[in-house]
Amino acid sequence: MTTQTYPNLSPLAHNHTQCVSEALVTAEHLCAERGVQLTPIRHKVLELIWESHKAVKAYELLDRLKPLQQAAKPATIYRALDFLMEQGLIHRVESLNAFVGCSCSGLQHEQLLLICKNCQEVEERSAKKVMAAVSQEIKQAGFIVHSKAIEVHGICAKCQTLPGVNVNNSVG
Amino acid sequence: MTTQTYPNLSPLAHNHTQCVSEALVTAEHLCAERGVQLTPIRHKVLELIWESHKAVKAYELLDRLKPLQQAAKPATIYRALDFLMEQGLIHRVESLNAFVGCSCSGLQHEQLLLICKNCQEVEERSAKKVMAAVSQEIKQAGFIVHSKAIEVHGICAKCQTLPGVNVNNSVG
DNA sequence: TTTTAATCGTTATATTATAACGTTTAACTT
DNA sequence: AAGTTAAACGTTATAATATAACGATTAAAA
Repeated sequence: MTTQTYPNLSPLAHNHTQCVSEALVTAEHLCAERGVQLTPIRHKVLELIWESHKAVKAYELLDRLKPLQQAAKPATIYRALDFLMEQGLIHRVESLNAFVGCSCSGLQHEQLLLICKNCQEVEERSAKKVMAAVSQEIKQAGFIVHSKAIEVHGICAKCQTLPGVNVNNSVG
Repeated sequence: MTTQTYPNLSPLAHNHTQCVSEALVTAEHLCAERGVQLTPIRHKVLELIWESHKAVKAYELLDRLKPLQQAAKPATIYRALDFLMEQGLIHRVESLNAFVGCSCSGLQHEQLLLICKNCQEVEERSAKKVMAAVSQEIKQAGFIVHSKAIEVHGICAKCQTLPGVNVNNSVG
C-alpha cells in the first residue's frame, strides 16, 4: 500500500465546505485585526473564488457576482481583487491572468504554485528550499527583491491517473 | 576596489550592437538547423525585441514594426511572437504581459527572470540550484512539469546606485 | 508540376483591465 | 450628535491585450 503524500483538492476527496469556511473565517479575523473592511462585496468575491481550487478569471467572477450584486461592473471585481491581493487572501496567477484563494493567508506569501493544465486546480506549496535557492541566486545578482512568482504548469497527481490525459512534454 | 559581479545591460556599458548581432546570428543558425523559417517579419520582430534588454509589449512592437511593414496588424505580431517563443528565441514575461529576447537560445530554457521595476530590463539567470530545488519540490507533489516560470520583481544592481530610486518593500 | 502545408493579409471581435468622476457609506473629530 | 474626512462603491467610457476566421499568397513536398 502507498500513502497519498499530496493534497487531493477534489470536492469529493476533501471537506470543501470546511475548507472554504476556514478560509473565510481566517479572512474575517485578519481583516478585523488589521482594521480593514472585508465589505459584503469583498466577502462575496472571496467566497466565489473559494468555490473551487481552480484559478478563476475576473470576468467569470463578475458573471457569478452579478446575480448577487446587480450593480456589479468590471471595476467592482477588480477593486475587490486588488483588496484581497493586498491583504494576501488570494493569489494572482500571472501566467493565466486568473486568481486563486490563498491557502496560507496570514502566513508567508512567497509561494510555489502548481497549476494543472487538465483540471485547472492550483496547489500552493511554501517550498522553503526553493525560496532559499532563489534568494541566494538573487543575492549574487545584486538584485533587491520586491516580489517573487514561481508558477509551474503541468499535470497534477490526481489527473495523471485519469484516462486520456496528456502527460507528455514534461521537463525537469 | 570591488569587482562588478553582475551583468550591466546598459547600452553604454556593453557592446549592444554585438549583443544583438550574436542573438540574430544564433537565431538564424538555429532556425536553419531546425528547418523552420525565420521569415523577414519574424526576423524584424526579433530584431525589434533585441533593441533593448527591456521587456516589450506586443502593441509597442506593432507600432515599431508598422513603418517597416505597412500591413502589420495585431495578428502579425502575435504570430511572430508565437513562433519566436516556440523556437525558444524569446521569453514571455508572464507578470508583465511582455516579451524579452532570450539570451540563452539553443541552451536550456528553464530560467529565472529578474525584472527591474525601475529600468524594466530583464536579466536571465540559469539558476541550476533553484531549478533543482523546484524539481525536488514538484516530485514530492507528484506533479508532472510542462513548464516553469520564475519571475522576480525588484530593483537591479545598476538602478540601486541611482538617486531617487525606491528600493523599499524588499523581501527574502 | 501538381499538391500540400505554411505563412501572411485582413476584418472582426473577444478578453482583460483601468481611468475618471460623482455618490454613498463609514470613520474620525470636535 | 453634527460636521468633516476618507474609504468604498456606482457608473460610463475606453484602453490594452489577444484570438478567431477565412481567403490569398508563398514555400515545400510529392
